[in-house]
Amino acid sequence: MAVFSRPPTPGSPLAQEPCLSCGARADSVCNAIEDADLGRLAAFAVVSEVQPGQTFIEEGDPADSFFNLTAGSAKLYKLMTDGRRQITGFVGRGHFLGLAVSATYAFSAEAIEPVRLCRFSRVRMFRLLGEFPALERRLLERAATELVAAQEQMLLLGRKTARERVASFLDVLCRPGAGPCGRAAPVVALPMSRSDIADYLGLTIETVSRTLSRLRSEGLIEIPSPTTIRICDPARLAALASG
Amino acid sequence: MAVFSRPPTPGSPLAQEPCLSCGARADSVCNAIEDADLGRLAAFAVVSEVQPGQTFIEEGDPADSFFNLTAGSAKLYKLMTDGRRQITGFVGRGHFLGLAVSATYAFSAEAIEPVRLCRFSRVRMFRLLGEFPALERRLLERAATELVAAQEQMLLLGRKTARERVASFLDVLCRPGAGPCGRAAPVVALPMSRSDIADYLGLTIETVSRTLSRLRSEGLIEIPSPTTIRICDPARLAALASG
DNA sequence: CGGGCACATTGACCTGGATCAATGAATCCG
DNA sequence: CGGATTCATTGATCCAGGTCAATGTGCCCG
Repeated sequence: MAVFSRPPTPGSPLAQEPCLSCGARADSVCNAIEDADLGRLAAFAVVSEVQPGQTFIEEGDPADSFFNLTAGSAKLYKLMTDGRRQITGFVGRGHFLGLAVSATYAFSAEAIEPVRLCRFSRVRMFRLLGEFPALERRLLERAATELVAAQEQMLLLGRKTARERVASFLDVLCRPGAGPCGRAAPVVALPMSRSDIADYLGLTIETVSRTLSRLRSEGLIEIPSPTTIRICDPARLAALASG
Repeated sequence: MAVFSRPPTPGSPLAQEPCLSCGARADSVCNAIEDADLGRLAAFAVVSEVQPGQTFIEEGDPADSFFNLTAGSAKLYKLMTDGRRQITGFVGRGHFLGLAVSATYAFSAEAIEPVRLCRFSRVRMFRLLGEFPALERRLLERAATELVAAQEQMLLLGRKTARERVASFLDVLCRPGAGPCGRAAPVVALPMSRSDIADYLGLTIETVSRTLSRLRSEGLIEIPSPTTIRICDPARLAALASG
């Protein structure tokens, strides 16, 4: 799995360098830690890369690592024995993963785009949390934010129509500063397949495809390529998303 | 809303008493705090009671309080403008509520059974978290546990059949030590209405009722009263729940 | 450059659960 | 104690989205 990995070098004067220059720092819980203390963080992290399609967390495996995604994107999912799958979220740069209380992971994680991640062992992670209260506070904030998102997703899965689900999905994707959203018709990249979208929205591939086609025929969106969608009418899409 | 409330009395020698003798303490994050420090906690808490049917958190309202449920049970839910409702969880004694990062609550909460709760203002809660790292750790654990439950619920809502959803619901209810589960056929109390169950499982009242009737006709459960269900065959129910 | 392969789209039909509509069954009062 | 009200159950019908099947549409590699 680990294509590239760097053993900790605690004594080095440049020990904090990898974290200091990390492009994901601003998006990550790591920014709770002062520059001067970054060496401590860097000493505990093991960096690795994961290629698309590769699984780096397996549901049911011993949960002995925490991960911080520093590049790329991944999907989190749960499987039923007969193969039914629910994708519980897509995660990108800066996302923290694996905060399990139980002894095993409750979900699997698979790279969609080439992923780079920092891995921390369970014990080291807890040691860091003890040392840096600000880090723990940041994690708590993240967890709370994710809970809110999870509740929103439950509403979507339990009560929204296919049309509303797809609209909600696109609405969320084009909302945060994710991409050049500068008041022109926002274009969203879809790194995931139709199958992933379907398993995220609790639908089938066919329904996702049909619904997107219909939204296009109504002039709400354009689909230059299967992995790119231009939102022509964000306001109407948002209205659709909420019923 | 607050039928009964007690102003803080920091100086009193008995200041920690209400927390010390609190029946919910063992089930709550409060047990992260030493007996000697309970006065601090008690000084910040405002106790209140809420009757069934009363809402004590309103989605969209300013999120300026945190709550700790010390008795009774409540439902958490999100509403759509046209009245569609998704219940995101049922909570009982010891449950912590209102950990919002955003300025407003992301869900509403309504009592099912008479509820007693401790309310902490936002600023006081954060002050407590700063004073008692163990409390913050406990909250983080709780949040992680809830995230795992939320993911499980997403699987249920996105991919399970009505039969599997109802079976899962009963399975979870009879699993934890909630009630005299002593190896005899466990009996679960359902304080919530069929309508609540339906909105929790992403189904209609009718489907819930029909599914329960079918499970009964198959000898898996008995329904002595609408609010009581006896699980005759927990193993088969669990198998059903997971597909 | 063309055959093969994986993914996406589109169409035709079917079904699980929703909707609509009575009919119990329990609780509350007057 | 009886009418009203609310909640749960059961039945009849309908339809959104699933299933099955065929047809694009790239893209990779020989």
